[in-house]
Amino acid sequence: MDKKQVADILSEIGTLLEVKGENPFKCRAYHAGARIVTSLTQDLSVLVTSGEIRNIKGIGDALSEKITELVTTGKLEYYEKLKSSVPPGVLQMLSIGGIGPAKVRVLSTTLKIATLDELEKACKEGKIRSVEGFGKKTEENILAGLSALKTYSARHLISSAEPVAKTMAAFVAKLKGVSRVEIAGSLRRRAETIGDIDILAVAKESEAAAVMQSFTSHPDVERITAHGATKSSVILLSGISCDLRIVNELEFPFALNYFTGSKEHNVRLRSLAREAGYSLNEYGFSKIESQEKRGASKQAFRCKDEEDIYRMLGLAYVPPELREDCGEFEKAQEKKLPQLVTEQDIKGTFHCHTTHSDGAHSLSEMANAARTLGWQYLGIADHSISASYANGMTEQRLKKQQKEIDLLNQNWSNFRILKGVEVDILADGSLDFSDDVLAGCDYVVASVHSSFKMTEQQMTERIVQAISNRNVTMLGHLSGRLLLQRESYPLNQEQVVDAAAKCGTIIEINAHPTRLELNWRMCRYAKEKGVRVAINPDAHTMNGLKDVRFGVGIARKGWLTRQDVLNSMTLKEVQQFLVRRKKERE
DNA sequence: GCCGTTTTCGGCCCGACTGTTTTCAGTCG
Repeated sequence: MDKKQVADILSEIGTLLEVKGENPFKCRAYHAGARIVTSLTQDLSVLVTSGEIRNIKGIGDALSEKITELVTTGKLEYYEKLKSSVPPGVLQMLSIGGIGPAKVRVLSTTLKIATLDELEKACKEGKIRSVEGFGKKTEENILAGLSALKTYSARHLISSAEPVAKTMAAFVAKLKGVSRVEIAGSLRRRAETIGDIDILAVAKESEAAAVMQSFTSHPDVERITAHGATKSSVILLSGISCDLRIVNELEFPFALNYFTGSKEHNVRLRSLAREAGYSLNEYGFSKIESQEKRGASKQAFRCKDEEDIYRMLGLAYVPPELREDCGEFEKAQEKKLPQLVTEQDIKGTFHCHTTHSDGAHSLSEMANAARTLGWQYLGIADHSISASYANGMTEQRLKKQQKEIDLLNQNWSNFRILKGVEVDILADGSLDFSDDVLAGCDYVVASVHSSFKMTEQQMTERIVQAISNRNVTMLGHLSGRLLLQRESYPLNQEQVVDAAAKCGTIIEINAHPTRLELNWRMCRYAKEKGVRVAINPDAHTMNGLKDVRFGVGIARKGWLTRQDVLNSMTLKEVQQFLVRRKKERE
């Protein structure tokens, strides 16, 4: 059992104990244990075998025993017992916004509600409001939450779907007779959330049946929903559905294009083909008058890759991220698609947390990870004092951190840690650190972390007020909320971008996949207004640094080029830029 | 359940907000 699996179980134990009304500090100890296990840099099984696990801060006798049992036997009796005492539906209720462990406990004990369906029924019958501590409003909120849950539960964050997809694709690639495998669909388009995983493979016809058989009997498959000669669908243990389609070599480019989508892009592409006298489907081009059916031999002409398909229609190759029918066809016709920012263009980042606030890794660990990624700089922006839940720093602690950064920076000639901070934008638009302290930073990220339920106008004014502060360099993530299940806070994005243009503020694309606040439309508006963008992972861990790639995907949807993105500047350029910007505003 | 220059018990992060009830518990970040 690996770290992630162990951490997931510890965390679930914490949640189960919460629902059962256990001592909150005991619950927290399990959740903390899960975080600690996740952020371990050493091999968990080695720590267990040597007994070192017990010496890690936050892991005491009880947790080390449970971790040991999990790692050595793959099971935990305590967990199994605990889990069987709480119906699964009761845990699901926790995903409804505004419903926490205490409310769930009351509902399951007084009204004996054990499933989401029963909960919905009880709400509709007005039974919830009769329970002490509950009222009409709570009932309405639960119903709204249930409806949001239904909308979003069918979709998965790219961060959780991608590793699953890669595992399955790698498995298929190794099967006999398979010569080529690609992940298609919204995953290839790097959408923030995906509905299902689409895997496309080229296989010998004689081996296709065996490939399908192996695919549907993979150990991660929970249920088979379709099993055919060219297409099979399964539901994986992770709850994500996964399709495998097999085509031949000649069909592959067409199938890849078709299954990558988006639907809107495909419709437009097919209509362009039609104008040219061809019908386009997942198997190839065919002459309209003949209306040939499927079959490689019926292809009007061959295309060796997707580029050929676009070329046939007089278009430049459109990268998957841009396939939304949002202007890419016009640009592709004029051969004026922008040179988009790529992962390789990233020279560093600006919004990372460390153990100085709520990060999981130390300054030097983060810096080393950034160096391994080949970056020239790493911007550290730990939380300020108001973010007390995130161990926000006092002004004194920030100064101490800056001294530590100075010391570390002596180690390198071709790499720099930049001194930033993430200050809170308070409800009145003021910042929670003094101007003196902020002026001492290389740059300042300002973010909203509280009072989310303002009106759109109030929230917009609050943020505009904050970015007018001459010390603010960058506007941090524009929502502290999860992408799934929750609404972003109300905001007039155009007004904020307009204000940023006036103040010279950089807009952060928060690349952490659960906090995708700036959608690509806003990216695009920022570009129109000449507002510079920074792609930031909001990374709390070394692994999180890699999340910058999600931001790259979103940036590409916003048609951003290297020139628009702060992270693509070299260290020297960034330093000059930050100094120049400070002078301009003083 | 974990921790300890306040060390074997007592404290563990906290402020804002909401919905409830009318002073507070629960939720969230």
